[in-house]
Amino acid sequence: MKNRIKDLRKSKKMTQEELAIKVGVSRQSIIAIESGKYNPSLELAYNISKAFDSIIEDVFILEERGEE
Amino acid sequence: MKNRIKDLRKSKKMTQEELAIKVGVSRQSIIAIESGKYNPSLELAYNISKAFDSIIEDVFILEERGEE
DNA sequence: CAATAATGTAAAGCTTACTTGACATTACAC
DNA sequence: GTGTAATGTCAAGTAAGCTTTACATTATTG
Repeated sequence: MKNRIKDLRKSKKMTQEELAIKVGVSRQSIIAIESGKYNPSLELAYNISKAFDSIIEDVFILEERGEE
Repeated sequence: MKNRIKDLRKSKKMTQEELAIKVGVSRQSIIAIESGKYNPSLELAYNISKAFDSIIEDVFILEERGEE
């Protein structure tokens, strides 16, 4: 899952560790999410977006699941 | 985590099973999320909100983590 | 260049989201 | 009242998010 975390983080001059502490997870989790390696929980996604004063849909690039 | 899924689902006359199939998870998962038993993944939260033609923030009631 | 901060990577373990299956209860149609 | 659809609950297992530790690489700063 793609996202704009890295850019947003840099534009706020925030390190991975600072963001991790701010949203209450480990730095590893930030790295994994930044690199699209996994699908964060809703709560974490929300906290991250709030760390950037944004809404989730603005930080994460989500694609709708096809209907069946 | 609180949410409006049950109400939205009823207003769309959708069963738990229909919603589960539509968003690609088991009915158990829908039950657990509806009852706030756990924190869904961002992707699932997104698919659920799209099933109701809404955005995440409109379906799930999220609370920001306190700063430290 | 040297020192230190920031980022990247990898592995092992824990926790919890999510599945599957089975059955019990409630609601609604016939 | 009987049959069937929808919901609720419980339990055991799998998958994946997340943690912790450790170290290597790439900035950045003096």
